[in-house]
Amino acid sequence: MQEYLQNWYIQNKRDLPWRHTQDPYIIWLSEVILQQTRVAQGLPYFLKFSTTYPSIKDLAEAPLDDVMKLWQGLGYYSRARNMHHTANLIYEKYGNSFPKGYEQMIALKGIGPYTASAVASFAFNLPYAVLDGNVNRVLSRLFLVDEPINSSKGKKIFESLSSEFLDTKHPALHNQAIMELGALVCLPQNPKCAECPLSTFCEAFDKNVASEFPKKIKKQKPRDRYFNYIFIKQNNQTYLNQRFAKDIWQHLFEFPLIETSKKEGFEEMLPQLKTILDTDNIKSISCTFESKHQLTHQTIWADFWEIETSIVKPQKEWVKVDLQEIKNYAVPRLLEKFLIKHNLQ
DNA sequence: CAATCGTGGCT
DNA sequence: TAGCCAAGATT
Repeated sequence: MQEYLQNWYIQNKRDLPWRHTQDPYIIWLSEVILQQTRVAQGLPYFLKFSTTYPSIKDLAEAPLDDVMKLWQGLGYYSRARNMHHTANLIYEKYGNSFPKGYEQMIALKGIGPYTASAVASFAFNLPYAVLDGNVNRVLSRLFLVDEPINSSKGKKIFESLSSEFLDTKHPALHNQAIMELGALVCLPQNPKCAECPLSTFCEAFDKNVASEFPKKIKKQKPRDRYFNYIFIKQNNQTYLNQRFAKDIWQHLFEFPLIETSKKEGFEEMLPQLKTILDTDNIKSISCTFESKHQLTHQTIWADFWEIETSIVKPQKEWVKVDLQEIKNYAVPRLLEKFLIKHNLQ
């Protein structure tokens, strides 16, 4: 069966830039960028990163804020922080040589079972089976697995299933092929079973239930949060604050923030704004932008309060920034959309 | 180990 | 439209 899969892959694979190299660093870079990310969204970031940081040394020596700025807009920002941290470790402690075994790789920050298997097989042709969303879907249909892919029991089942299914003689080819099949043919909705090289082996296709697989436990609804950003305009300058808390958008910048438990109006906000700015000298104040920002586990309801003032006693962690310089800081998409609307980007 | 970490495209 | 989901990892 694996031979049918591999022949299909050889004839139908997409021409993607990270498929032209055996350099484990470049493969690692592509895999981290593509975690939970579509190829179309990750591709421009891969091109930027592989050009700006063509070697581990280049990435390791770059300031983290530069790396975050280049990552801006891609989401799941811990990927960028972990990758930068691991690049430093490899460059300084491992003599700039990328680890060549699965166990050594998975010990590194940001490299989990999937990425370790992917780099081990693609770069070194080692016999480790990748298990991602594509592989889960293909296997659940092929073998009609009822157990949800995101249950503890299901994860173990699919782990062993993917290992058994691996063609240990051609690990790299096999892993690429099964993922590509999931991406191009064995689609989540409306799978193209007529084009599938494995349809004659597929139990779900045989029973005409492919679209009902994989089974999945439903997630709970996101919680609401209410962000009140303070856009301080003092001559041609404003203030930014970097997020360090164990929360969303770690290490990104934003305007000073007042988080409230519900949406607040002008009357409720004014005293809080005066307290935080430590001034009564406010020339003008208005809410100039409202935005709903949807994340996986949170719905952010954001209000931007634009304040003109001459006297501001900034909190010590705030950074004073020329309006024209804001664009040099890594910011969440929510803030980027505000900046675009106000011609500051 | 179940919850959490972004963003955008699709239906 | 609101939900699903995409080359997962961490805690």
